Amino acid sequence: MKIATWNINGVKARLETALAWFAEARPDIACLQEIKSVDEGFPAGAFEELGYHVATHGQKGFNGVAILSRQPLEDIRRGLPGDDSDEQARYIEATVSTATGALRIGCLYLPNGNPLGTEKFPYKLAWMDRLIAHARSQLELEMPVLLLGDYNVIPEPRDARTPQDWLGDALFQPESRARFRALLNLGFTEAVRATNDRPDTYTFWDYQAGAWQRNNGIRIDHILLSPQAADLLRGTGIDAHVRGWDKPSDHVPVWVDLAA
DNA sequence: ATGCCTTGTCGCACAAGA
Repeated sequence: MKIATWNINGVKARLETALAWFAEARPDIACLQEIKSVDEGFPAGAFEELGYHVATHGQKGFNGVAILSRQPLEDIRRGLPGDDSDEQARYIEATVSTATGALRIGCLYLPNGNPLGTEKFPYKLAWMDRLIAHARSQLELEMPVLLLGDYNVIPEPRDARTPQDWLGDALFQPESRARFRALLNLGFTEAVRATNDRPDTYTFWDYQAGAWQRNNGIRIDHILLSPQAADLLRGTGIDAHVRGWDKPSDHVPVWVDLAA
């Protein structure tokens, strides 16, 4: 089955584009980030007409995440554990049952962290520490667990067309990259790099300065698989062509094909 | 060196993104 992640940068502004991609890609499960909508404002009906169940965790104006699934969503958790005072809507998790067993799906929108020198960067690092702790607890389920989303981390220099331009950016700081590695070191497999060693593999191109036309991209949208999920890995894809559509998000869909 | 776009907001400019 096909499980995707996509930062759509506003579900209402992107609805036509999103529906076109759903019709083309037909994912079994899709994790959306930056819906920029409260729960009541999410156009669930448009996706339900395509056969999806919808669970959202939104807030007004910014952030917001959603999981869409052809199979029902069970045991829905909203918010990342570890800080009850955190009011930013950046995490939602649910279980999806398949013919071969259940999958636990975590959909995340990791804080950007810019600019350095403000409270935003330590918030990002603290959020990553909470994600590491939660990921560790999810491994104890000993079931296929997927953590998909916009990680806002460039893992390695080869994940940017011009890595030197990102040296002063929160996405490429040693502290951000170390925490991403710590996640992997828990035992998660990064699905795209496990299946794709090609250069110029990106998931985001800035709206500004002709970044798409010049292929000045970065790879910041990732899919992490628990050992039980990695054992089901058949392949991955990045629907980069969607960046060339009218009214595109600055991110493109990334997906994994599991034998589930 | 900065902004270059884009979205959403109790708009008529600004914050936030990456």
